[in-house]
Order: sequence, then structure tokens, then C-alpha cells
Amino acid sequence: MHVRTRILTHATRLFAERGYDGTSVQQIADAVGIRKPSLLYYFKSKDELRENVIGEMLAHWNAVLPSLLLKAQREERFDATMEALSEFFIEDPDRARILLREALDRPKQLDTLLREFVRPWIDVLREQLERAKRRGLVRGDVDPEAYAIQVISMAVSGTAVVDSLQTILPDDPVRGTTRQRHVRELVRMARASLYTEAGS
Amino acid sequence: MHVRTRILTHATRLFAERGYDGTSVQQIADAVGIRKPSLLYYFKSKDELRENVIGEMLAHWNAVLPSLLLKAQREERFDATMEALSEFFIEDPDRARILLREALDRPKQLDTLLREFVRPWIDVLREQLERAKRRGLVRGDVDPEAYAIQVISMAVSGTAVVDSLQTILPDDPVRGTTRQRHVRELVRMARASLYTEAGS
DNA sequence: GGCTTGCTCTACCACTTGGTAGATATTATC
DNA sequence: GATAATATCTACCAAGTGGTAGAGCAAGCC
Repeated sequence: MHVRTRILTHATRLFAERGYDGTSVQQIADAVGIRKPSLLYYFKSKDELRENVIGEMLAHWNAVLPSLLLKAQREERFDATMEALSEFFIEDPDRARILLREALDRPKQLDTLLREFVRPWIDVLREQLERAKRRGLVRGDVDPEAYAIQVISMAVSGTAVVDSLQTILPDDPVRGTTRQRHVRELVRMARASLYTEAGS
Repeated sequence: MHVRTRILTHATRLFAERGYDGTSVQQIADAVGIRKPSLLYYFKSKDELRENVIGEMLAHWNAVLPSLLLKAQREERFDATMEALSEFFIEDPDRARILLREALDRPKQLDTLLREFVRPWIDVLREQLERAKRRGLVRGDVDPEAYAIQVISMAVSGTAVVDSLQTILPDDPVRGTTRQRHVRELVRMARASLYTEAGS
């Protein structure tokens, strides 16, 4: 594996875990096993490193998402879209943590990124839902954009904070682990609040 | 206003805005208008200051919450409880931001705090919902603890990240501002996914 | 051989960090 | 007015920060 990608891997992990300000360039270099100036040879500054970490994530998002949405469109199962969308974050909690940290630390910049990378897909989803509404499959009072954001928001923050919930949402012999209960309820709520009886 | 409380006020604001690691003791002292050692006279360390900021928040939580839950119990309107619960964070976004940052930065410690301050109220809520289930007012497949956490989670992260959503969830002449749309959808989803037809 | 290109390093820089020592001022108590 | 307690300050510290200069070194190319 090339040094550049190894740096990105460890930086992603550490930024997700301790945040941008909570991680020093030195610590990342140590994790990779190189000296600090070697790291700064690949990324001119700490900030440039951060931008590349986020860039990697968004690139992966854009590579994975389109097929999901098209599949859902063909099958007209929107809860499956939301589920798959959530899967992107649940599959790798670091993605959720970094996204959340960016939202807290640099909301304006994140807005710009979302416009470019998320907005188009929200538009697609909105059209799908509006059409399903007209056919009576989806509740009339759903605000499609707000709905999508809420579901993603549940997946992201749920994934990011699951480590704080062991006590409050304990493992249960019949309901399963903390994470399972959390995800199952997310899916249940997303579904129950989306479809009419005709649609479900 | 006493110096100690002024320090806490500014520290809360800055920790919420830039995070613990992103805020220096110097910056807080500057905001208050005192020298750094004066601040450290009131709080022996930066960490002690953080603990007190969180302590203040939890104290307020414990002062406000019980009456809400009791009221909801009398009226048997659980969505009102959830709404009021969310209100605690929506009313002051800094609370949501700090809570979220703690979940990211110190998940284990937060778990301990939640056990003490949130767990008891979740237990009350669970009993209420279980009883309502038996009477057929609330859907049988609701996982009460997971449900409560999801709704709180939506309120917290929604509040914390609303500044990143302007583009993706724009103000709308008929649906209202970003924040209004966001909150309305939260309430709608919480309600629609909770009650049976008999219950709504 | 000589020369360039890409990469890694040691040594260093100015600056900021959280925190301390201890002098000085302000206020309340007797 | 003397004394003690509370509060605020200046001056300082060691350690860590992001970043730079430039030497060394290996591989490829002519």
C-alpha cells in the first residue's frame, strides 16, 4: 500500500476518533510510522490533509450511491433506498463521525460540499416520492427533503454515538444488541412514517 | 453577574462552537475580559472547566424534565413528551452541540453521565409506552427505549447541524424556513411511527 | 560515469498551549 | 487601623504545535 494512502487511512481514523483539533500531525505520522516532514511532503499542510480525507469519503459516496437510487426507483421501494443510504454510514462509522464533526466545526463549508455531492440525489428522491404521493402510496404530509435528511441524520448520529448508549439502550436477550435495536427502530420509524396503508 | 458564571457562559458558547480542543483557555479568558490565571483561579484546570460546563447543562435538564414527563403521563400524550424533550435542545442549540461533541470525544464518560441523568426518565417513559401498548394506543412493534433515543437523537443532531442544511433543505414559501421544516418533519415522523389508528 | 527525480530524513523555527509562582490589590472582619 | 481572606494580576515555564530548510539517499535515465 502506498504511503499516501496509508497516511489518509490513519488520518481518517484519528480525525474521526479525536477530531481535527484533537489530532496532531505528529500523531498521524507516528501511526503511519514515518517522520512528520515526510507526511508534509505528501500533504503541504494539515488542512490540505483534512480536505483530502473528506474528498476520499465523498468520492466513495458518489461511486456507490447512484446505483442504489436507480435500483430503488425501479422497484419503487423507497424505504430500501433510505436503508441503503444509512448503510453507507453504518458500514463505516468513521464516515458518520467525520461528517458530524465537519457539521459542528465548519457548517458553512459542509453546506457547500452537500450542495455538490448530496443535493442532486435528494432531488431524485424528491421526485420519486412526489410521484408515489400522487399514486397514494406515500403519505401526503411527508416533506420529502426534510424526511430524507431526518433519516440520514438518524443513521449518521446513531452510528456516531452508539458507543455512548450501552447503558441506556442495553443489549436485550430478545431484542438483540444495542446496535441492532438502534438500527431496527430507525428502519421501523422510517417506514411507518412514510407509507400510507395502501403503500405498505 | 459573577465572574464564575460569566466564565461558564462564555466557555459553554465556545466549546459548543469550536469544541474542547479547538478552544484555548486564553480565548475564553479574552471573551470574559480577564487574564488567564484569573480564570484558572476559579477552575483549577481546563478539564475541570469542561466538567462544570456539562454539569450546568445536566442540572438544568434535571430541573426541567420531571414536570414534563409527569404532565405527559397525566394527559397520556407521549408525542407531547417527545416534543418537549426535543424543545430542551432546540431552545438552546449549544446544549445539543456540546452533547454531540461529548458523544464523539468521550463516549464512555458520556455513557456514565447518561446512566445517572437520563436513564431514570427513559425508564418512566418506557413504562408509559408499555401500558399504552397494552391498551392498543401505541404500535406493538415500538421498542420504547430505542424509540426515545431516536427521537432525541433527531432533535439533537438536527439542531446541531441545521447550519449545514440551508442549501439542501432550503427555505420554502409554503413550507417555511429550514428549521421549521426540519422540526415539523421530526414531530410528524415521531407521531406517525408511534401511534396506532386507535391511538391517533 | 554523471545528473535528475522522488522520497525520507535531521535539525530547527516561531508560536501557542495548559499551568504555576508569587506579588499586588480589594474587600470584609475584628 | 490591623489582619485575614478573596480576587486579579505580571512574569514565567516546559512541552507541544504546524511548518521549513536543506542534507542524504536510492532509482532511473542519458
